[in-house]
Amino acid sequence: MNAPEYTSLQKKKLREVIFGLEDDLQLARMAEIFQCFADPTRLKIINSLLISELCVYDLTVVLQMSQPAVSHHLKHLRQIRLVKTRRKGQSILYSLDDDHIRQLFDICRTHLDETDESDHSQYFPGRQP
Amino acid sequence: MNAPEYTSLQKKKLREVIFGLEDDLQLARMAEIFQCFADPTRLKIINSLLISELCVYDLTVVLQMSQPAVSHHLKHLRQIRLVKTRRKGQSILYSLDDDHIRQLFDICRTHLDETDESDHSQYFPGRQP
DNA sequence: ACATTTTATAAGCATTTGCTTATATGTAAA
DNA sequence: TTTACATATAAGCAAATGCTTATAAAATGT
Repeated sequence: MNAPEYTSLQKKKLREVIFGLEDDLQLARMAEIFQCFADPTRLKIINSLLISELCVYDLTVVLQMSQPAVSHHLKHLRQIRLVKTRRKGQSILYSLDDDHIRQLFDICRTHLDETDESDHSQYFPGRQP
Repeated sequence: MNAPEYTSLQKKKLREVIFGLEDDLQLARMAEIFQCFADPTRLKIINSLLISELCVYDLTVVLQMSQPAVSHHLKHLRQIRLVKTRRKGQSILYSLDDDHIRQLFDICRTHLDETDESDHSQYFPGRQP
């Protein structure tokens, strides 16, 4: 009849977890940053800019996609301030703002490489394991 | 009348960029990992599991959300293999699989902290600067 | 065996996302 | 100024996302 109860030890653990959490605003802002990395096209843009400063048209060539699509993704990255821009003639050159982006990219790649190494039943995107 | 042309130097730069890119499958898999971090609720789950191993019901308490919602997010994290599970009685305990997750989380938080430091016109999620 | 607890899954839905086409803005060259 | 080029923005749409309610499955207790 009664609701399930926690022991005092379990309650303590939960209190510690709740206390240790980042606040919701910080988590929302972090999620926004990760969202920039969470789309294959945007990730390819980031990957490209990790290699070289590029203008919008360069990116359309590299990514083989339409200019408005590229611009939209760049706008997204601009709003989260992951990229900075400078004008050069008629073009606008995009580059990455700081080294954390490279670190995030590298750690993720390393993670995949290492898990592939130890676990050969690797899954593929969009499919069930 | 002619299409805009690249100089050979510019062509070289683009070839280098294209050559330096991760392949599309790798980028898609990386994007899937980042997608796990790209939702505030999932990020809060990750944040919680960084602090302690927890069962599903614990997470419903910590997150203040419904059990199916939590289970759905956990399924997502399981499919990408960011979490591992073990049974303990009726409960299933979730924990994080390796240290890269902590690194990604920490770097992102550091990035936000440092950009806030140097740039006081901080934006807020879901709003225009 | 039956009821309880815990977790997983399914179906439905409103919202968001990422692209498209069309158009506007801004810069440089003729 | 007029023309061309480079980028940004707007409107619209199909697909994906994250939640809800309802139900199933698995383990434990009576």
